[in-house]
Amino acid sequence: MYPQVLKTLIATDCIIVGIEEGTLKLLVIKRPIPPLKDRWSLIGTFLGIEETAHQAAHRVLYSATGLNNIYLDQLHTYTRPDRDPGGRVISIAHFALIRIADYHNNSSKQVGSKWFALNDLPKLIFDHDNMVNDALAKLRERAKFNPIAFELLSEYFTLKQLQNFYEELYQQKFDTANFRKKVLSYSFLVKTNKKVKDTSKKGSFLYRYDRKIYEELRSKEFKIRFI
Amino acid sequence: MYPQVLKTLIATDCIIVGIEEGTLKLLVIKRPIPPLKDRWSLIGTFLGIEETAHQAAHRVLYSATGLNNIYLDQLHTYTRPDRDPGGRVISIAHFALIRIADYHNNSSKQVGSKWFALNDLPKLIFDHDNMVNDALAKLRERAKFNPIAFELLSEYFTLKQLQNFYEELYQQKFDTANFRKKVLSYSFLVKTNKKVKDTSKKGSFLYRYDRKIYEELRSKEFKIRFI
DNA sequence: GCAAAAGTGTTCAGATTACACCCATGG
DNA sequence: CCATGGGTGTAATCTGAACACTTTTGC
Repeated sequence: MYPQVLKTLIATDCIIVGIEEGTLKLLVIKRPIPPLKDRWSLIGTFLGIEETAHQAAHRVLYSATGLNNIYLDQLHTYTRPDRDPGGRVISIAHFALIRIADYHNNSSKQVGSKWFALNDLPKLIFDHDNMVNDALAKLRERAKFNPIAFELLSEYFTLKQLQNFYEELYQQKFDTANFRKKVLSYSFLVKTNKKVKDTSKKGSFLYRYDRKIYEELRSKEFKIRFI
Repeated sequence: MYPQVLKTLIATDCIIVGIEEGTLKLLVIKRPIPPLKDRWSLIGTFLGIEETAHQAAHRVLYSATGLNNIYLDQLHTYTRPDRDPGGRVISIAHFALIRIADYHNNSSKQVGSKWFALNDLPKLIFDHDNMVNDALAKLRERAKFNPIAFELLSEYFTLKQLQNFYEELYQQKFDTANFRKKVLSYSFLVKTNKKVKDTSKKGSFLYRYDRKIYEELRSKEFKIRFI
């Protein structure tokens, strides 16, 4: 139907973020195909014929981690003609948030992939370093107003772990008293009667995030800020 | 280099927004090519061989409006396999902010294009209605923290015009006293000694936006909210 | 002088900040 | 019994919303 103008390959690359022991980490892979085979790379794939970019990203996430139902959002599309020395390929980058514990518990994950702390990342191929920076910037924006912390933390977490996530993401300390008051002022953090004692003698209570309560609040047009 | 997987056409479509007489408007065009020739459509083009999406969007904006140096930002990439009945085409949507007065003053604009008020838009082809909705949502988000109002208003404007922009974008009224206090609390709105008398007998002072001052403020990590 | 838009001041409630303080417990 | 991290209370300050008010000018 259309005149024969440029046709290109479409890729999707995923910036996969998780938090472990208070440190933000990124899942990358030793690139399995040329060019630049065996160099560190984001995990990606080419778009299939009957597939949206979102579906392709979910497909590659499943093959990399064995997990479904992952938080996934389109980030930006990278189109520089020389970005991939293997040919003209544009890449629709997505970012994904993962509970690393779930990842470790899952057997069907891909070999050759590895979690790196953000401040210890190897050089990535192509423009993947840019993608990571853009993803982190977007994550910082989004985390101020959206409950994405709970996509990374495990189901039950302490308030200190929650605070650690924000401190790690924004690279700054927050006052504990004020932080607790703020997040507890909303009702969607539900205190359980379980205590965990791995960081103190007193032990600290576990909380869980109640999505229903959050969404009800949100629908009432409340301004909900996390930080 | 890569195996022969799917190659597709890449398009870019522009959501071109302006404000005129207190009303937000969108620039659309009677589609010049089949399929759906002569139906209302966003203005777009196919990506050239040695071109980024950003460059292609600027190219199509120039041909549509005769203007360069337009505020342009990537919005989202639309990839549904059936989105274009003419073939598999993915579209990298951008949104652009225009001073409509500049547009009218310019002779080299494309014929067949037309400004519609947002609440009077005709049905657009393909998924272009979705694109418009997504663009407006993003604009609303962005306008809270970024000085994009000044990309739409002319160089000199009254505070009432500025307020009108926000009232139009968010479809709600703001208290004039509080609005003025807020925007004037930052120093980047510079009062001139010119008055304009087309809406009142008293007349109202014109202000201009000083980008340098804004950027200096911003670099000092101030939290700058517009609304 | 008066209507009408431009522009200012005052008040009060709620949020934010800084910081001092209490609590529980394993060693 | 005390060091340590968990958890709470409070006063000072800042911000935002509401609304009453003054100013200027053409008719």
